[in-house]
Amino acid sequence: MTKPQAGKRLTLKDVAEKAQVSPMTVSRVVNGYEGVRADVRDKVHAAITELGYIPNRSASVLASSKSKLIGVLIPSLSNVVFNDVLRGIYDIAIPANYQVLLFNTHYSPIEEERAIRTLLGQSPEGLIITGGGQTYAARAMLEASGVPVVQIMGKVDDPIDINVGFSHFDAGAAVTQSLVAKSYAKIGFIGARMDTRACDRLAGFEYALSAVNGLDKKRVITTPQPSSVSMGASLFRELMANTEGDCDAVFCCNDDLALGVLHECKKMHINVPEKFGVCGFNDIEMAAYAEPALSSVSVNRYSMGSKAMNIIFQKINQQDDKVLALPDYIDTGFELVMRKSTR
Amino acid sequence: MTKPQAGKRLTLKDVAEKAQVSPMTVSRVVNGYEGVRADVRDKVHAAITELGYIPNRSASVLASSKSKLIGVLIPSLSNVVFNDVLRGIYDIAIPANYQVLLFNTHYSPIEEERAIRTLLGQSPEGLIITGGGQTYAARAMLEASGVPVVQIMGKVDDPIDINVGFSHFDAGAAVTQSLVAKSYAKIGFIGARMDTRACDRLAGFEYALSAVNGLDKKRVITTPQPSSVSMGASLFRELMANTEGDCDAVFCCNDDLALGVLHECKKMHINVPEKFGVCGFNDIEMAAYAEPALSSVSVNRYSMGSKAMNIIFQKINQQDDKVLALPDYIDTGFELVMRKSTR
DNA sequence: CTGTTAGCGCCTTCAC
DNA sequence: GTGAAGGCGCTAACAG
Repeated sequence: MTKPQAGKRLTLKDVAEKAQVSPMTVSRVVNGYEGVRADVRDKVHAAITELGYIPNRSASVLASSKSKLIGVLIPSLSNVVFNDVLRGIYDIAIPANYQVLLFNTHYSPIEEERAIRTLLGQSPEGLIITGGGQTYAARAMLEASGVPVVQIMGKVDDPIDINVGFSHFDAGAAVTQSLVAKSYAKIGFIGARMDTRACDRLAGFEYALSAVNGLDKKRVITTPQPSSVSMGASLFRELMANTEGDCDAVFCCNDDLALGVLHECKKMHINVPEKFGVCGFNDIEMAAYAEPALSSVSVNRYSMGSKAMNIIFQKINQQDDKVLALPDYIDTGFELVMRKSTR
Repeated sequence: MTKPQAGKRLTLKDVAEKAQVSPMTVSRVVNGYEGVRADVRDKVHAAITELGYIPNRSASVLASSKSKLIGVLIPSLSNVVFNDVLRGIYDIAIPANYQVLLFNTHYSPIEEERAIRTLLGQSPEGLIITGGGQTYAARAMLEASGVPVVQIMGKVDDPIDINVGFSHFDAGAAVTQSLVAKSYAKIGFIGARMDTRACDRLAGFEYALSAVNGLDKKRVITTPQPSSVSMGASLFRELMANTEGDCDAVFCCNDDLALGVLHECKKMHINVPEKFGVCGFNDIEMAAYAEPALSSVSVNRYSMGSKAMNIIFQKINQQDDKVLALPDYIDTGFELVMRKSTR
């Protein structure tokens, strides 16, 4: 094997010379076109491996305007929730020979807009973004680009293109109704990092409680700061202080917070679930292993990612003429998983 | 604002015509060159925003061979550990206007090799890969490419270029010695998804126990399957069955497993830490909130990512002539955090 | 400070 | 089934 030279990059032409064919033929082989005679193909392949040739994607994208690139925007990498979504995306994209360019928007529409701009500069064939609430400019760019866009995680009011997710409002309401049905009467809400989806959950909570005349704003404790187990503990202390202990259950915006609440209850010798009910959201693996096991809401994170990716592929591959109507909203649903932390 | 046409992409020339300057001038403005007269710059900027022009990166990369792209290869997205590392990487790369292309190798050197090949096709300016153990071909490509490569997570024997991480062997040995010092005498090991780093931890464990004549292979339980809380529980049952209960502590390869062990101990009414000591690895947030609080090993994940990224930048920016020696190994260290799950 | 020329490496198109 | 010409959109290098 000839040692490749660092610094001088090999091109189609180098391979072509080595294999005694034209660059065009090499290009065909590289891209797996059928119509190349077998012996020529083998000769080219041999040259490629011998030289260690790696095609230049920029040149290829520029010339063909096919990038095989999917852009993904998520608001946080540290949130476990997005990992599963990402796995769903990668598991579909990579085997299909697509690449994923991932941006973290840090829950900021401004950063999101910046990311969209850079992303669009790469001629992506599809974009997956989180929820609604994009800036006006971002939305305009997206619409002008003609690139398929999927908004994931939550149901959004006025989707840009396609929407895959579930109604956080409904989920919040369902949890609350279930708590009411278990005869908890003074239900609180704890939320951190209140993004639109968290707000929707809260709205569902308030809606459900209002319906039974059980809403007391003193029992709603939120913070814009990031979510964590320790934040859950401290918000719980705040809740108890605010209400002077007049509270018999809490719906936590996610499981980390709920785990913190559980821990704090133990420290304060509050009997869960008899005297106090706790319900989380997301149903992370730890929920089932908490003590007592945490009630939560299971959402199909992986499937949100994979379905988003799949519908993008459908849209990419559909012939422009036969516009068979693709759905513009896919509901991935949710499920209450009531365990030992609620009656 | 003129509505941009979907489908027909704007180019430098379009902007140039609109602004009545040459494409080159537009290029300079887009790239923020100083030497453009203020009024011209403003005129160009106006044209850019009015048209909604977004530069074509493929063309730019092709022409300039500067990609502002960093490739990152990690073995798993679902493992929390890599999230923190990724955050460290993104937090340095993005503000510096670099993009990150992320690949998941699924712990497979073959997938890793494939990813490296595609990555190298994008002319990345730096690569961050996980640990050692690359295929021969992968290593050859990497070396031939001349691109700065950082191997992160663990200390590797024969680094390709730069290595950022810590010695998992030393960490494993340290944990074990600490357990011995706390007079645990029959110490077991539980590990899932035994990658090279997990194996190094195990080797450290075996080394430390051999030194005090305490190693019994029956107490080493591992599986190639993925790690999880429930896997920890089931490996623990296996450990107890294998040794007929003749075991008084366990070093778990990570915290998820350890949490599963803790849960199982509670179910089996095994007194932790008196009768049985449990130590995890990684010190994830939940560790401190477990019951009893989990002893673990804290490693600087975020810092592994950020330091890897920083040293790549140093290498990119260093003048080729004054080759001020950059370190080829950066030790990010580790720290035992002994809590209530060990005596 | 601004414009011109040439070409990055590949693919589309059209010959043969 | 294979090759030749031309251009994708941008920027390096030079000219003015």
